[in-house]
Order: sequence, then structure tokens, then C-alpha cells
Amino acid sequence: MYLTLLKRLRETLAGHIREKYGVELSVVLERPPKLEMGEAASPVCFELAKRLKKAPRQIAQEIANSLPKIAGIARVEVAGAGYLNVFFDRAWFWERTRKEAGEALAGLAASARKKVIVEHTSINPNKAAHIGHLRNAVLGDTMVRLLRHTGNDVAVQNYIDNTGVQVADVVIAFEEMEKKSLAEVKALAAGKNFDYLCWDLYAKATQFFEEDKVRAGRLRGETLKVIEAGGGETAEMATVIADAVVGFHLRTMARLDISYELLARESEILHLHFWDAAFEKLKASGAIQLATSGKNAGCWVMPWGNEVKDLKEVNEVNEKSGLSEASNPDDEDQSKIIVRSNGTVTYVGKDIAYQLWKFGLLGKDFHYRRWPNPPDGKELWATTAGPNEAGTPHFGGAEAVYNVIDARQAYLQEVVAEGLRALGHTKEAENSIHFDYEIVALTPRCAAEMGYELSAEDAKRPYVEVSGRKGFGVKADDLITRMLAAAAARVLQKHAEMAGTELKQTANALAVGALRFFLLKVTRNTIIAFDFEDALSAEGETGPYCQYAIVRIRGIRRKGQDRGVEEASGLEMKLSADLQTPEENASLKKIMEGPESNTIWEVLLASGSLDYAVDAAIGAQEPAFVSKYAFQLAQAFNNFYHKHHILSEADEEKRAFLLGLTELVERQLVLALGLLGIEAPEKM
RNA sequence: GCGCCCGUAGCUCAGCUGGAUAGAGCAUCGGACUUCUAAUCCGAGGGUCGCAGGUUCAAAUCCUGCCGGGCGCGCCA
Repeated sequence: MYLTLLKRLRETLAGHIREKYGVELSVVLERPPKLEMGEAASPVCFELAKRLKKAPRQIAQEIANSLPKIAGIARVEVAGAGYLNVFFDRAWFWERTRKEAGEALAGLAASARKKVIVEHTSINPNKAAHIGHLRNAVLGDTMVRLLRHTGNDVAVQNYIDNTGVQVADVVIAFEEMEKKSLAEVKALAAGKNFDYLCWDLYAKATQFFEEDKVRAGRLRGETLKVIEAGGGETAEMATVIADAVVGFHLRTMARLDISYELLARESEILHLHFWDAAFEKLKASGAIQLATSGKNAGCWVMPWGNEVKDLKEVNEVNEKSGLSEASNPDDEDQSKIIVRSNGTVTYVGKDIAYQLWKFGLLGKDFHYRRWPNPPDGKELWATTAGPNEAGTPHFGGAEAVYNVIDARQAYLQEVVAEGLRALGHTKEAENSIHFDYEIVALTPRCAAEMGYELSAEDAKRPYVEVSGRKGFGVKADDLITRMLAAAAARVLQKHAEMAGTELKQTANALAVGALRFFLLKVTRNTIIAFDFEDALSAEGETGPYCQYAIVRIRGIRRKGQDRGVEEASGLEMKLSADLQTPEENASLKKIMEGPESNTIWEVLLASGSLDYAVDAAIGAQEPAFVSKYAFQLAQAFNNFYHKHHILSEADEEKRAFLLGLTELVERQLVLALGLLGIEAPEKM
């Protein structure tokens, strides 16, 4: 509701200024520093003062006096050196927010509906997931929830690099180091801790490769070739390993309520010749060129550099004036290799093909099969080179694509977008969103706690980077398990009687809440220095704090029912029965504008600001805005809870109102946490 | 060498396209449970917003330079 009022205010103000002064400008609105200054404010008169050469305060006064009445806004005042302070009609806000909470979203959907692909998780399927992968998945999943909430048609895809070096390394480790047969690996892959086993094995393999670089190069080359070609025992072993590890990843993510629609595998990009199709397009358009001399001789390269933002333009220049240095394919500093001189395609090349497919621009499609036994029971599809299974949905062909990939890959993601742009797909290049985020590292203390030995240099740093290659890091499942145990212990302290399913579900909600909130409360470009103490915390700005507010509200409801007090909704009806025009309702006015009404208004205003938080979060692609919002709403409620004892309120009308308000807080907070993938328990 | 990101309270972080006295959480200290759950609330202390210039009526925010830290720039992915 806050967003609705802001929009209305902005439009009215802009229109009024246009009419009155003949000036066109965008109206800046902000939140005043104190509640007494109103709910919204605009410094627009300072800007106007410059243009009209008049005192800002005078202009502000003129506008305040002549601005037409806006529904939901009680009054506009002049403050400070020329601010316009805007005061909402509180009773109106109350009525409308309650209605909106129930109905608003369906209406929003139709106009905004867009087909969107979000790719996230995309862990190399050769080892267990670690804390850094969790940040990726939680960010991606939360963005998916936000986009769906605002009416978009979102498909979640998880890219599986099942034919890459990392899988090959584990295959080599099994074959060369462990001397395991395919049958033996199959047996291991069916076991309980196969992803952990691979984690250790991969770390050992890394050492093995470092011992003898020549041997490493030979083994990798041979194995990769066999895996990419398919067929034979080694290729099958790779498939067995990758598929099994993907299964573990899916189960790990399911513990955090994260699921997917499609597993897009690199093997199909190869076998269905996605690259060939992309290669033809890139060659035909001149987006990539064959280098004939220099360091990159024999490679197909994409010109790259500051001057080639618009390749077309450069090509035109070339025609007129011969070669510019920027697009000379032999100039190695300005070029990105897409096809090696031996004819094989690089990772970026495959990624361009995949990105083209996501937008429906490749002219090819995958084949699809159902993924057997998805952990959450939801339908899950995977790409296949075999025949299509009946009931295959349509994947791909999106208007916007979010690739959730860490910030270190920014350059490569730029190359991919540049590839689209060079093919003339400017709009799609702009809608290729590298949803980047900073890494999760460990605090030196945490690393020490886990038994890792640090160099003196590392020990002094604020954080130490995790490394799957070295087997250094906090495994996702270990962390979740530890958080579950901590949550269960905490619940039992307060509810010794709790057991069985109830205890399990409660602990689960709290552990997931703590973990997801921990990963979501900081903005994307903040490096998280992971520490168990911070992650396990349940006080202050945490998931459990937000959940606790809801638990309190539910406690009130239970108590109210036990006592035989009428249901909140019933009482509310009584209060609202004669509310044809809430603005004029004397009872409401008394409650909301009387003395000591500030805490009430703070909670109500926060409750009605979810739309604003969600809008800002999507606009800035920053899920942290929603976690910040949830925390602030919970905080406002906890404050209110201490000042107003609801069930013992003597004034019947006021009690009904307070009950209605808590119900509204619950609805909004449950919604906000739901967008973060966090559920609230009944008790905790 | 080139490019990107970061530097805000003891610690971890917010601070939206420039706007009112720079805010949270943790930690510290002092208060509040016979009440709807104290996983809570109230209060206190704590900041030359890395440094120096510039633009502006107005700069933590924009521009330039410097200092300190991180990352990226491969015929790896």
C-alpha cells in the first residue's frame, strides 16, 4: 500500500508542478527521518527554486496550499528550508492495507507477466555442495520467489557441467588412484555419502595432478575426450558419478526448500550440436573471426576491447578505413578466444550457445526426460540426447534471463552478452542479467575450528577463501545438520514436551530460517566471512527473530481462543461494520491519532510497506531489501507488543482493532518471510 | 600493466536515482519476566563516513587524484 500511495503522490505532484509552473521534473520522494515529520517527504522545491529563482520555502508553501486532495493522504506541510512533508490518512491506510493484503497480487499479475529464466546453483557435479554454493542457490531461489510474487512466469534451471574437467578429475581419481572398476563406482554411488567421498577424492586428485603436471595434462586430455564422445566404461563412469552427485545436490537444496524445473546438462549441449548452430551464426555475422597470424593464429576469436562496444559500428569503420586495431582478429590483446586452434570450443562458446537457447534464438531445442525421484516430489525435467518423454513442457524462449554466478566471472558473462549483441540481439543482451554476488569465505577462526592449518599470512587476513579443489570449506549438509541440532536443542529448552513431527518441523523451520536469513541479510556484493557463531545466532537481526514475532501473534490467537474471546475477525467486523468512510470513523481516529498511538502507527505503516520493499528488491535485484523489511516489521511488532497488552485491553473496540492489527502483521510477515523461503512455526 | 569491487561505531553490516541531527545487529554497561513466550523490550556510551581536492543551495552518496584491501584479465571451466 505504501508503494501505491507513493506512486499516486509522485504523479499528482509532478502533474501539479507541470501545470502550475510549466516545469517538467521527476519528483524525488523519501522517507523523513522522524515519524512526526510524516510518512513521505519531497525535497522537490529545492530543485524548483533553482529553476524559478524563488525561495524554496515559498514554493513549498504555494504547492502545499494548492495541491489537489489525494485519496489516502491527509495533508501536506512545509518543513525545514523547503521540504514538503506528507502525512497519510491513517484510518484509510488501515482499511486499504487489510484489503490489499488479501487481493492485490492477482491484479498486478496480468500486466507485468513476463517469461523469465533464472539459472542458479549450477555446481560442478563432482563433490558435495559447500557454503558458497548455498549462497548462490538461496539468492537465486529468493529472486525466483520475488519474480513469481510479482506475477512473472519463472522457470528455474540448474546447469549441470557433467562433461567438464572437474568430473573428469574424479573419474581419473577412481580409475588411476583408487583402481576402481565401473561396477565398484556404481556401488559406491548408490551409497549414502558418495558426495562426501568425492569431496575427499577430488582434493586428493588435485594433489595427484600437482605431483606430475605432464601426466595430469595427458590424463585429463584423454579422459575429457572419452567423456565428451560418450560410450565406453569411462564415459559411463562419468555419467554415474555426475548423476549421483546431482542427486545429492538436489537433496541438499531441498532441505532449504529449493527446487528446479529443469536440469540442463552440458552433455546435451554437445551431443545435440548446440555449439555447431551457434558457431554458424557467429561466423556468418562476423561476430567471431579467424585469426591468421600472431599468438592466436588458427583460433576463432571475438574482438574485445573498449572500442568494440558496438561491433557494427566498428565493422563499418573497417570497411571505410581498412582495419582498426580493435577488431583485428590477430590482435591478441583485444580478442577473446572462442574456438581453439585444434578446433575445440571453449567454455564461453558453449555458454553463448546456451544463452541463445535460453532466449529462443538458437533454432534448436533440447530433448527432455523426467528426472527420476526428485527429492521434493515436484516434477523435475532433465535434458537428454535420447527421445522426448511424453508430456514435455516447453523450456527456453525467455524474455529475460538471470544467471546467478559469482562476481569473479563478470568478465566471461560480459563476453557472453557481447556475443548476443554482436549477433544483433541487442535487447536480449540487455536482458541477460549477470546476477552476481561475492563469495563466501571463512573467518580464520572458523577455519581453525574446522581443523585447517593456515599460513601465518592467511591467519592475519579477515577471511580465507574456500576451495572445493583443495577440499577446504564448510559442507552444506554438515552446516544444515548442525543448525538443525542447535535449533532443536533451543526449542526443547522452552518446550520440553515437544517431540516427534512437531519438534522436527519446528527445528527445521528455525534452522532454515536462520541459515537463509544469514545468507540474505547482507547485500550481494558483500563478501561473507562465514563463522558458525554468527550463522547459528538466533538473536537480533536473524531469521528466528522474525519468526518469533509470528509465534507471539499465534500465541495470542491460541490464548484468545482458549479464553473464549470472540475471534479476531469477528471483533474486527464489529468495529468495521459502520465504516463506510474510514476517514471519518471516530473510533478509528481515536485509536490511531490519539496519544500513545505512535507504536501502533509504526506497526501499521510497516505492515503496509511490503509492496514497496518487494518493488525495490526487484528493481535493485537485491533480495536483502526484503530481509531488511521483514526484520523491521518484526521489530516494530515486538516494540508494539511490549506497549500494548492486547487480550486484556478493556476497551472492546480497541481490543478488536489491536487483534486485527496483529492479524495483519502476521499475514504480511508470513508473506515477507515466504518470499525469503522461510516458514514460521506455531511455537518456538 | 589494464579492468571491476570494497574501505561507514570495538566487531559484522544498512544507508535507494545527492537532501533534514549518519542508522541497525552483535559486543559492553544499566534497567524490565505473578501478564499474550525475556529467542523480547527500554536506556547509555561509542563515528574526522580511508585521505585530499572538486561539482552543488545541499556530498557517506557524484567527479578527479592518492592510500589500503580483494578479485578478474588462460588455446582452464
